[in-house]
Amino acid sequence: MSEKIVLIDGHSILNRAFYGLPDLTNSEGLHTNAIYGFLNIMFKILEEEKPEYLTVAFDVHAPTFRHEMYKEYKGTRKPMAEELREQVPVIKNVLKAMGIKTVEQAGLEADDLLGTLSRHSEERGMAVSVISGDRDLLQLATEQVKIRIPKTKQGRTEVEDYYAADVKERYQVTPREFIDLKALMGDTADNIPGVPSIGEKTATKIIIAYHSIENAYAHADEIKPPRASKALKEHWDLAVLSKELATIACSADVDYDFSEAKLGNIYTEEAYAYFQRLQFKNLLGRFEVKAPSNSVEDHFRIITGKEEAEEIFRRAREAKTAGAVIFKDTESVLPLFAGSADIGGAGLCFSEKDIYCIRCTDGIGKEWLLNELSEIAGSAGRFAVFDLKAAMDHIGIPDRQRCFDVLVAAYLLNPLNSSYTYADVAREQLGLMVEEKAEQQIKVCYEAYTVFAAAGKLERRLIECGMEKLFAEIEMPLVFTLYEMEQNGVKAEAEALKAYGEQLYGRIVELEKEICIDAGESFNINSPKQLGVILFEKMGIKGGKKTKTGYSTAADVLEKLAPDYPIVDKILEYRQLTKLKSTYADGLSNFIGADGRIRGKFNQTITATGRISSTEPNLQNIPIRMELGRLIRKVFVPEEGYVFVDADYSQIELRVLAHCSGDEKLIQAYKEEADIHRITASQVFHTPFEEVTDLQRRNAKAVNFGIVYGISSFGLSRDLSISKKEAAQYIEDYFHTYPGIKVFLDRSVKDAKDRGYAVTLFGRRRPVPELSSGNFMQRSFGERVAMNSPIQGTAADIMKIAMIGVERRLKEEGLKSRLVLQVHDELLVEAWEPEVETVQRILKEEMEQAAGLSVPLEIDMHTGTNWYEAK
DNA sequence: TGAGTCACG
DNA sequence: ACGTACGTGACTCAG
Repeated sequence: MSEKIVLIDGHSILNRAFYGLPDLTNSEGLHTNAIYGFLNIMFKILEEEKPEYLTVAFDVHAPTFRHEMYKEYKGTRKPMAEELREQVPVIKNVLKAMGIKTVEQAGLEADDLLGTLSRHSEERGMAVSVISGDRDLLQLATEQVKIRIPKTKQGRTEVEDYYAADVKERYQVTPREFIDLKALMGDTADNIPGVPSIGEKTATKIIIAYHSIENAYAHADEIKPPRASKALKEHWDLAVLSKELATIACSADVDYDFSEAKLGNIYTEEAYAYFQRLQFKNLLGRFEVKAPSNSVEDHFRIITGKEEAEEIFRRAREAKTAGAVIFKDTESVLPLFAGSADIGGAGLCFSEKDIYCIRCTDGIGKEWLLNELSEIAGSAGRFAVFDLKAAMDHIGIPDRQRCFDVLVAAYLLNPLNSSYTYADVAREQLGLMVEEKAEQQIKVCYEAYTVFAAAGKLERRLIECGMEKLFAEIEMPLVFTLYEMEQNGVKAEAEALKAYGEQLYGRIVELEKEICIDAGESFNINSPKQLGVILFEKMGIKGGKKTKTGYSTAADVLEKLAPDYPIVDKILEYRQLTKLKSTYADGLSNFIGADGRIRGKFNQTITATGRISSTEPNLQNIPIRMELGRLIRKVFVPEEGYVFVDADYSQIELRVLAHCSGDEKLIQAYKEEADIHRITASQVFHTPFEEVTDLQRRNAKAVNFGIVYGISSFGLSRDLSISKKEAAQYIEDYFHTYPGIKVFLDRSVKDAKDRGYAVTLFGRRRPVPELSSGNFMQRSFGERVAMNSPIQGTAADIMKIAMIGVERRLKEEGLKSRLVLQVHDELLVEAWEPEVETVQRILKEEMEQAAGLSVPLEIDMHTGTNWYEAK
């Protein structure tokens, strides 16, 4: 069998990866999506082809797309996106580190290098695969040269292969004729002009008949559609230029040594370091991990005997730090009973040499094991664990002072990750790679060791970043508060919810009928695609179209049409009702437990800004703005003998802004008056306080919101339905009134740019890699984030402090009342009736005293027999 | 699985 | 000229 060479069109594949993947950056702020995509495509190809030789070709000048000279001639050449440009030298270095040959040569485009190398390779009797996203390369296809075009379809990469015969089948012309085909039909993507008014079909016919443009020109008078005949004669110069542009050189003078392209082991240490730095977690698994001489694995031990386990736990109780993990019993089929029935054992590590996987056996019962673990949690110097809140379901509530949650620490150090795993922590903190296929016991030992060893490292990093207080005094105590809140749950009346759902359903059916009658056919109103076609095509409604997939049918678009079309109003109502039914009436019902309570999760390691998130179900987005939806809150009720006490901060984010900016006027405003939006209106519009109109107040309120979100005139103009110019004027007036705000927001952006992250009053960080983007939109986004994160994040910090305080006070004062929900600036307490006044006092004190700002923190508080009343 | 939509702060 | 407000999660459709 002949030897095989793979030739890759470097820029083309990078380009394809860049536009096909979402923006990725590593922690240095370097953009990495094109590199990542390139490597994935390359690995896929290498695995399929297993070639002996590999070479990647680049253009010399980074921003070169094909046919630069034509683009320059037309003056339409666009510079390469900065985020892509910066990745080009990096991929070259990565390839170099992998020992992969790259070629680039002044005066030659990558295409010409590929063309020439593929001919040379073919002449040496090799099988050739050329990888490119560019169809122009199809002219290189022969019986030995295969052109491979990767396509990203829904995340999966599929490759289209073309030998000469495949080109002929697909385009009805030979690879050589393909050049002439392009010359006639042109290619806007490649900036080949082609001959005006000759499209793909005509061009194909002509080339099938005459095989080349020269021959076609010679027989121009015979060419069938007279239009094409005329065009060819008139624009012959364009055809010639196009052919020249479309032709790839195959016998250029290229300096190339095949021996350098011989493929060796690409998984080198240098490459590993690069992949690590680029944070390509998925790709690191490809490297064979060299076991260090003093491998931690040497100290892994599997424990199945009770006596041995007892001795280990005895020693663990005396250790300075112990790390523990609990693992599920994957051997057993689905557990018959929920709860702890699926515990298979535990991992335990309390020194570099004491790393154990303790399995549940006849001797080691689940109860005993979990009990031993909870003892450690109460006695060890430090108890390290990954996801303490989840672990507490099994081991109970450990000594708060001693706990170190590795998950929470990892989140604080980089809140942007979409998930946090043992493997991530092991790799990032300890440089350990765990094989995915490792046996369960080995993995368990690694996890226990990771938790043990990473705790110290993470703690040091937290100190370096000035987040040790945030961690120890806010985040760790909050784990317990959130655990309590999750355990408490909130009572919801299933019957009432069902009745509400049925009531909605009646109206939904009515609307459905009417809408289909109006539309003249029955269709799925829930499908934006079908709805768009009905409204904008069948009914011919004139409305802007948006989105990649079709017409936008979003509420704000439809609302503009509503006055003219009764169907639109019905659709909006239908949307509203089905939303209420599916998400809330039906959705919440599924979460009501046997005791009538919903126990959702409150997540501490999700948001970029430090807020808590709520899932399964989301209890932070229960309707309130519209009355019909707001009624759902009536099904949330306190237990017999209890009432709800609801307290929410009044404009906490604006108050945080007032404090952080130190703007005298805004601080003064908060010290004097309650209605901040009216004051703002009065000052910005130079109107006496009493004479501020509703419109002025509304505008001022929108500006206040805008400031918090990272103001832009466009956003404000859309929100207020005014011109961009007017919005800009509002903003200018606002900044003129509160000059401290402007200074603060500018400083927030500058600081974030200098440091690479935004930071809250309590030291919480949020990286903002977008700030260094060359893309205007991305960078602008980064600037808004840099303005918003410190404000939203500080408000979140304050609320967390308040929650911890409230929970502590409830416990300290021996109350039965309990915290049940947090909705960002609001706390809901289920208060035992005799304790209501105490609870109110606690809420007021803890929330208002949570932070000592230069403006007072105020709350609004209500009581009620359901959430609707209490809010 | 991603896009579109919409519920909340 | 570029085209957007900040932060979330759930449900539905369609490929």
